[in-house]
Amino acid sequence: MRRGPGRPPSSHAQRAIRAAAARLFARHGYSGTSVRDIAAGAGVDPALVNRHFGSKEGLFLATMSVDEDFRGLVDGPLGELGRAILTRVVTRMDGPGGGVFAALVGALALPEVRAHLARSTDEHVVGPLARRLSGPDADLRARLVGAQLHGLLFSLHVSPDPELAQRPRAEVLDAYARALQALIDDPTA
Amino acid sequence: MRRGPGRPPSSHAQRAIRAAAARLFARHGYSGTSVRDIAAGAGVDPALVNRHFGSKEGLFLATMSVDEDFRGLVDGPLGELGRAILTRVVTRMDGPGGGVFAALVGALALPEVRAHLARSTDEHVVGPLARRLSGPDADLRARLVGAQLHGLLFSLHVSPDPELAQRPRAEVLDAYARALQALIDDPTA
DNA sequence: TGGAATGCGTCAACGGCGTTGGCACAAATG
DNA sequence: CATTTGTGCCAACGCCGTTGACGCATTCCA
Repeated sequence: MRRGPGRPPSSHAQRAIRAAAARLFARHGYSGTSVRDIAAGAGVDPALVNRHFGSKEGLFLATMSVDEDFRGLVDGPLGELGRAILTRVVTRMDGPGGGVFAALVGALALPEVRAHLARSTDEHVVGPLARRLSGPDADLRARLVGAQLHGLLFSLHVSPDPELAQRPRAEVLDAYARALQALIDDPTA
Repeated sequence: MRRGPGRPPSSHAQRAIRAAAARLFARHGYSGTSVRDIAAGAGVDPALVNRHFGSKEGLFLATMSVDEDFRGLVDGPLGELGRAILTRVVTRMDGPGGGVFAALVGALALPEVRAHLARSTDEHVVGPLARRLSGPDADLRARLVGAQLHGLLFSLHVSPDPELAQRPRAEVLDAYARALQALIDDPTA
C-alpha cells in the first residue's frame, strides 16, 4: 500500500498487520503462517512486521489471546457450575476466532506461549474456582477441572474427533458436565 | 562417520538415525529438532535422513508412537476402570519416552500426525471402552473419557501445570479417576 | 529558522531450514 | 563381465525469520 508523501504520522500499517495476523494465525496456525504471508495480507513490507512487533512470536502473542472473554467464568451457582463453565467456553470457541486455542496449542513449543496459556487458565479458571470449592483438595480439584477443559477443547478443535464434533453440542456438554461436576462437588458430602 | 571401503551392506546408519531422532524429538519436540541436528547426532550426512525416511515428517511418524504399550488398556473391572486406565497411561508417560505425547501434540499441524494420534486413541481407548460401557450414549461417553485423558496428559506434559506435576501422583490419579468414573458408570443406574 | 532526533517504510542480505538431484562406490544379480 | 541396487556424500535450491543500512517526513528544541 503505497501512500503519498503527505501521509499522517500514525501507523495504519500496524493495524493492518494485526488484522492479517489474527486471521491467518487462527486459520493456518503458527508454523503454517509465515511473516511474509502476513505482510502480503496486510500489503506491507515483511521487515515492517518485525519492526513493529519485534518478532513473529511477539506478533503472535499480541494477537492470539482469549483473556477478554472469560471474566466471571466461574460465577454461577455451584451445583450447575460444570455445565455453566462448559457452555461459556465451548460457545466461545465455536464462534469466530475459535481457532485461537488451536493456534496457541500449536505454538506451545515457544516458552512464552506456554506461560501465556498457563496464566490465562490460572487466572480465569483454576484460581477463582479453587476459592469457591469446599471440601478437601480444593486446589487440586480446580486444577483438574482446568485439565478437563483443555481436554475437551483439544478433542473438539486441536485434534478433532469427528464423531464428537458432529454431535449436538447439548448432548456433549450434558455428559461432560457430569464429569466436571464430579470434581466440583465436595467428595465428602 | 567415515567408514572404510569394506563396510557391510546393511544399513547401520538407519538405526543410528532412528535412535538419534527418537531421543531428540522426545526432548526438543518436532520443530525444535532439525534434520541436520539428527544427522549430526547419528554421525551421518543430512541428506541420508530424507533418503531413508522420505522426509522429516516420515522419520517423525516412524519413531514417535505409543501404540505398543496400550494393548488391553481397558480390560479391568468396570467399577475401577477409571483408576486403572489413568495409572497405566500416566505411568507410561512418566517413564522414559514420556516426551512422545508432547512431541506428537507439538506436531499436530501435520495432518498425518493428527490422524496417527486420532487412530491411536480410537484403537486403544475409545473403541474398546465403548464396547464395554452399558447405558445410553456409550460411544459418546467413551469419546469423552478419551478427551479427559488428553486433558490430563496435556496438563502434565504438554503445557505443564507445575503445581499439578509436583503433587504425589496417587492424589492426582485418585481425584481424576472420580471424574473418569463419572462417565464410565451407567448414568441411569 | 536551522539542525538534531524520532518514527515509518524499503531494500538487500544473512544464516538456518527441509529438500532434491547428481555422483561415487560396494554389493548383489544375470 | 555388465547391470542393477542400495548406500552415502556433496552442492545447491527455495523458503524461512531476522537484521542493518538507508531514505524520508515529521517533530522537537535551541
